[in-house]
Amino acid sequence: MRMSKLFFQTLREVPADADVASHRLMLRAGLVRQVAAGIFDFLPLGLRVKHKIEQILREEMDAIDGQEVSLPVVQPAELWQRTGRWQAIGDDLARLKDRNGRDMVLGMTHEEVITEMAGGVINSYRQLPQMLYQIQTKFRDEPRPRGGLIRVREFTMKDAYSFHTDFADLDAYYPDVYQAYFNIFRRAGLQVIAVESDTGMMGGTMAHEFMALTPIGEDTLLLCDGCHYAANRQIATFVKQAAPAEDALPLEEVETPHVNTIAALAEFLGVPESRTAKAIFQVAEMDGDDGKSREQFVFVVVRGDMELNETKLTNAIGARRLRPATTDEIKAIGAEPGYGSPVGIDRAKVLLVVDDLIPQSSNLVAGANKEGWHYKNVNYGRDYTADLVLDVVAAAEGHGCPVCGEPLTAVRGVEVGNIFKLGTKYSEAMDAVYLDENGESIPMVMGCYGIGSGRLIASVIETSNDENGIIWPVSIAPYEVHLVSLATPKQPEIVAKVEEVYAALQAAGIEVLYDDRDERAGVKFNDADLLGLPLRLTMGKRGVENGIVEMKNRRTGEGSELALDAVVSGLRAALDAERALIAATVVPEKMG
RNA sequence: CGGGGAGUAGCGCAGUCUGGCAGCGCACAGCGUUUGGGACGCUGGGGUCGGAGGUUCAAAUCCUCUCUCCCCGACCA
Repeated sequence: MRMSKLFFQTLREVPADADVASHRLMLRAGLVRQVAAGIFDFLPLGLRVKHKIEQILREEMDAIDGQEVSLPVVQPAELWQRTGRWQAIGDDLARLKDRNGRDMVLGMTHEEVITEMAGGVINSYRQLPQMLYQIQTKFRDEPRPRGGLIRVREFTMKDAYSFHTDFADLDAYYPDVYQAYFNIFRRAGLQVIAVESDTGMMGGTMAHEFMALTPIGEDTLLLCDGCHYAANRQIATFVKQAAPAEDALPLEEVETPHVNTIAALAEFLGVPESRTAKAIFQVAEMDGDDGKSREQFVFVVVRGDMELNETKLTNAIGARRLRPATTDEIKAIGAEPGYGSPVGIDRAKVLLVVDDLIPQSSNLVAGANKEGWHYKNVNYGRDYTADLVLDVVAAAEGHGCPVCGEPLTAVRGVEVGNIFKLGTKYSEAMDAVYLDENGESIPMVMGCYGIGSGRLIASVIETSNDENGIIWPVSIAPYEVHLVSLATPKQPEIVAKVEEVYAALQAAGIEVLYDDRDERAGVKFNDADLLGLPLRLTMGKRGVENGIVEMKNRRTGEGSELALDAVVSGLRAALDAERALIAATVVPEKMG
């Protein structure tokens, strides 16, 4: 491709709206443009990268017996009503009406429509298992898109769905997908780790997320160096250190004026935060009897030095979602913000959930539900009992690994892929059944597997760039080679030589971006660094007269010289070396 | 949804407080000189100052309403 004809523009100055590196670089390099919050154009260079990633996705999905299909973006609401997600999902699901007033949705994921399709096509156990995938537009009306292509509203996703006769077959297949995902990210030049994750609204029994580690990541991960335990903070567990048991002392009211935080309380009374109990007030949206939702006040007690993990709480009580309670709501159940405790509240109005560390902790300091007062020596069992006692607190850096006990490390990551064992949630709802050997009707067992291609691109750039621009892995670079001509219009014989090389590279099947623009050398070199193609060839009067083409590796910065009559072979060798490097990053990953 | 910030040419910004011809740099076009790491000179094109309403002789500037975008949080299949 000749840059003089390319539809693109590089920007010297950074658009003010972008403060994430990948976003800035994608805008500056002319890969994408933003149309609205979380909605982007892809320009030719950006689209080439996207296509290359999607080709990798296809190859790896095909390698595990996937078959590509295409499902609609606009879907009838009726499908979503059958699984209950029409009600269960909030404003993230974009809804519209067709001309007849029928409710429709923009597909944010495709479980409903593919399960309906699979149910229609698959009748017999002889047709199972099946792995179907598509590379399709999704629309999720996210409350806050951010970070360029990191979190967007409209995006392209490779979503795959497998259908099995039973759980054993899914369990046997799931590691294949797990491995395929590592292959995909390796081929795209992205280092990832897999962590256990929450199944969330998808339902299901097991899930993994594939995380690119970067400080701009939105998820917090807890990793153990000792044993390779790795989990999203949303579900991470840890070894809880119970305080030594003590004899229960008498409940005692103490005056604590203007002490309405745990830190202030601990300091005021001279006790460690671990000897206090923290009250958290939430309102949960729960499934009601009539298919409508109802609100439930949830009173949570955790030890003062712990944080509530809202995902764990949501899952524990089966809530659709949680929100913090308002001051009025807190007072209505007989509690006092800042001085809350489960002692003396109106138990009929609340669901009382207590972290499992609390019953093991004696003589805690807790609120007295009275402004300016706390109780000392609050003991679970004697002073109050809960509706639920279970793990609802968040793991944090330094906590003990639940597997081996070593301290956990917290890091940030971007979720670039996820895999779920869905089970029969959707097949039952959509009546996607098959007949087994005995002629019995059985719901198919499903798995689902997603990778967002745009977020993958952004993650690669995020982890592979320098102060001059992007550094593309050769596998997904928009072009393999940047041919920079320094010949001026007054040097027609040099121009002719460059054109010859350009033609030879094209004839050799090498993807070459040819900077034939009438620009100064500095402009061309800077644009080449910004665009970040793996190899740069420079041809100018100086080299050509000596029969030399200069080659520079974008990744290493190393320069070398190729003989003018052996450019193609020299370049091929260099490209092969880059490809070999990516292949060599294979880290055999075992699921578990 | 809560908190903070910002909308003036394709991009980066000044001008707004204190109302008085809509500016600067980059980019773009023409001509000339240049030509191996973001050249120089001259000339030129490009604006509903986010939108609507109001105040005023006069509004980018003051007032009211509104839309959009960014960041933090909440949320996130």
